[in-house]
Amino acid sequence: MSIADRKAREKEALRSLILKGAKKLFIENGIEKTTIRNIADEIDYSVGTVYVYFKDKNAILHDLHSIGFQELGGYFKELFAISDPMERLKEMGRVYIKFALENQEMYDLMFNLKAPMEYLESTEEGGWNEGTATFGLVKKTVEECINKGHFKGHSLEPLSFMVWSLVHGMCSLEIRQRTKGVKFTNPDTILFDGYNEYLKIIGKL
Amino acid sequence: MSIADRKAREKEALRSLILKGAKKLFIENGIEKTTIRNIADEIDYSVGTVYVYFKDKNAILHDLHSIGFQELGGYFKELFAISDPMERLKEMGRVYIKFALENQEMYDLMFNLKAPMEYLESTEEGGWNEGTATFGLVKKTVEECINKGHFKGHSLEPLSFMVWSLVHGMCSLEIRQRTKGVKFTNPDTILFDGYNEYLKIIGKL
DNA sequence: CTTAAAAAATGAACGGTGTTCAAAATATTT
DNA sequence: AAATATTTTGAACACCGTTCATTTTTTAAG
Repeated sequence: MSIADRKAREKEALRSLILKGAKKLFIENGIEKTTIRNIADEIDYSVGTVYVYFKDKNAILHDLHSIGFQELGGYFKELFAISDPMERLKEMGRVYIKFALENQEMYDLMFNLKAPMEYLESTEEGGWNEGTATFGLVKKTVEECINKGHFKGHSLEPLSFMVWSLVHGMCSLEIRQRTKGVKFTNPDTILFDGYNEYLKIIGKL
Repeated sequence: MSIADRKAREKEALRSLILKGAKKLFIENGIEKTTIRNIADEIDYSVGTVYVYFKDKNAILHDLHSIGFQELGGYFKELFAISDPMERLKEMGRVYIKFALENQEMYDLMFNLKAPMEYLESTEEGGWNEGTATFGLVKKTVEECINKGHFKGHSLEPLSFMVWSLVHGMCSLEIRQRTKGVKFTNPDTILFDGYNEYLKIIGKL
């Protein structure tokens, strides 16, 4: 099956090429300003070819969103080298914010754009596996904190959701230009200043 | 100047009619799926007329975003009937979440969409007055809390930003379908469950 | 009233978008 | 070398935001 194998490999290679080209343009020019024609041009293929490998634009956006989660998930898994769950939770938030700020278009795609979720609805897969898995790592860490005696009187899932919302909210307001609008005294550090307030609070719980 | 006055009033009336039609369609069909042609059809005018009263689509979105802030600001100002600042702060979050859930498209426009911010950049106004004023009400309340001896060791602006981010994050994840993806034990109440975890925490500070 | 000037409303046309699909080009098999 | 299967193509479609010469309506002047 050598030829069939090679064909399969070539097919996969072109799929990756399209995703790579799309990611490059997304980062360079923003997702909104990137068109299928741009992507086709970037990799020297025709528009039609893109549609052979992807059902529609949402499919490209979804696959790229998954790639983003692979990356963020990788960083999160490294954090499990930190054995103290409270320390790990604190660092997790920092890593999350850093990732969001350094990969704004990808973050937007992962947590804000409707496209990846619309894609999920159009297929009959389970749910949002990427989000569920990554949120699972937060929950797991919070659970360990609780088991160590922290967060007395709190429930695991709502508390984890609150933590996620807190960091997501900060990143989202920043990326969607709402922090730039409200003129903070220290606009450049407001994200980490805000996060430090949160750290002070949970440090006592 | 009776005629000139009437003309001015008619002009303003048509402006409002366009905004009203746009808002209706946004709520009915979503902002993304609403076109200028839809809006023109809705109010029985031609596309061209819409462009006589608004520079472009961003201008419509910006004006509607301002209307949203007027509404939310109204609710916030009512809250100042509550004299205890900590109670007011807690209630403010609840009102914020309630507003977001009941006016999802408007909330998205106010805090997520790039259009209103792009409009601000295209004009030479000061900044994001709507956001600044509304965030000011949060800051003012947090300040009163601090003056009453709460939030020892915390800084006003970063702490206020943290509070805003927390509620915004929850609303944003919900509206952008990220809570639906991650299957919570109680998906219908996760927003208020998460908010209650936050209330438990600040209740002690 | 009639007519000239001003103001308001129009919608065809332009360049762009995502998407489709018959045709062409290329690769494989016979 | 011919027949078949696969891959690639790009013109064409319906729709988008936007423009602007033209038409319609309103106001002012004779």
